[in-house]
Amino acid sequence: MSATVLIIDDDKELCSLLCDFLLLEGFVPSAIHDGDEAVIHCQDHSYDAIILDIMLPGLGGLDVLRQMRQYTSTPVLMLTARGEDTDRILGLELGADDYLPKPCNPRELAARLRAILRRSHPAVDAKLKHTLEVGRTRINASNRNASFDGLDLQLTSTEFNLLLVLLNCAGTVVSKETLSQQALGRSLSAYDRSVDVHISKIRKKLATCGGDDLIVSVRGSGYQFR
Amino acid sequence: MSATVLIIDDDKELCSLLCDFLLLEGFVPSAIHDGDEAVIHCQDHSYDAIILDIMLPGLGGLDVLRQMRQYTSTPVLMLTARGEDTDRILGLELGADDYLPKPCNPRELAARLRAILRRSHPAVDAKLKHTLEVGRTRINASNRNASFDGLDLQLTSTEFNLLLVLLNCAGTVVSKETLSQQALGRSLSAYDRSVDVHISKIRKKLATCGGDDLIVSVRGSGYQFR
DNA sequence: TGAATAGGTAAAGATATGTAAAAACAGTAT
DNA sequence: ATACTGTTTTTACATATCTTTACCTATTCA
Repeated sequence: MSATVLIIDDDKELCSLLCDFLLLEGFVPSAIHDGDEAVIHCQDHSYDAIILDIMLPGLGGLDVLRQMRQYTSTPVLMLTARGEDTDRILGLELGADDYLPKPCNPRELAARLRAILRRSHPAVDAKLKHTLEVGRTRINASNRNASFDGLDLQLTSTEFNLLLVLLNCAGTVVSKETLSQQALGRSLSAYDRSVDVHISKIRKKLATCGGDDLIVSVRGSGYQFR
Repeated sequence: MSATVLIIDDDKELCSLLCDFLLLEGFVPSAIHDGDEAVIHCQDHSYDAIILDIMLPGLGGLDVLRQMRQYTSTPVLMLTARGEDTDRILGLELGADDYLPKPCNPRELAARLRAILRRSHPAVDAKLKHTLEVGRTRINASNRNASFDGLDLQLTSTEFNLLLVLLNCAGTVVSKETLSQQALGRSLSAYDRSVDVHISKIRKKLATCGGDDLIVSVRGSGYQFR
């Protein structure tokens, strides 16, 4: 098997050595020495795996990863400075598939590359179809549609977010603080009635579709779906 | 980018011919002529698809398939003797993705290979064709064409870039900042409405081809293709 | 009972998005 | 150079959405 691998590292000599070695190991390597260029390049070139140095001039390795994760799920192996646990954790959260402290044994690099390639194949079909149904209310997180009895509720963005949180916790009371955090993206401040107003709007829209009394308010605690 | 294919067949001459042909068709083929060897080999080598002859000396094709299905879900196309329905059914039950009577037309083999790749591994199939398809919207990165229901959308360059980013992230919200970075090549500044205007244009063009409400705006966050 | 507090909701104010049209820009032909 | 053409950006205003305000009712508690 010949898997294509892109190396993103500003150290040209290292890239050259690594390319030679990976070629011997059966990979098809190429290299880019600049972060911005790599991000652009990857938009219309596809690789089986990417080796990414965390220390890059200009756009850093983590930024490159973040941007690339916007449009591709190609497995990424990150090269970090030894012992930089923060970077490692951040990288893994941003979607890196493995990391390796630098300088590293090329043989180990090849082995880990093979490992993430093996893993990534089944990982591809991890495409979640996120649709949630509670009673006669249905909500689809991927197309951001909500309906009652099959009738589109025509919720606005924030209303949708709120209903999503409520449905995810259907049956339990959700605090206004949580609702504000999850749906509005900010924490609740004094005299902030936004959540209440939106809940009111959602209730009205549910009612016009025949869904009455689905959202219950629990005085002093928050709101509860059904 | 090409899809790797492993051929497992004891007929070396056939393998050689098939390899040549598949190479021309854009695949990266390799061959193994022995069942046991194939099972071991596949434990630490990954392929995008496998072509498996049901008639193998020693460990037969169905046994090879059974053993391989213990640790991989790589799509398998089986070559059977003409009319052996029993083998066909057994093969499909064991997890084969398609079957083809032998001797077979290599062109048909390539077509069926592409079909099972499309079915079982959309990402690999897209790599083969350099095209991305989401619902009825299709975009081709190499000739920079975008179409809906086969109708050319006649997008301008920037519109194409935007749609490409959105399709690559289909199902998730993409921030205007990202869209500006990826599609316009600059970071978003205050009061910059370019992205919005382009999105508006794309929506209009999609609508004239019958594609309504495909790009949804998420207030305060960005846009999402569904 | 009456004051204090929480929630309901209409309406006003603030902010974000939709989009037509003008202006700026780039490429090509005259 | 100048005019022409298609594209992108900016501008301006319309519309949609969200937040705040204000006033109302309901509940809690002294």
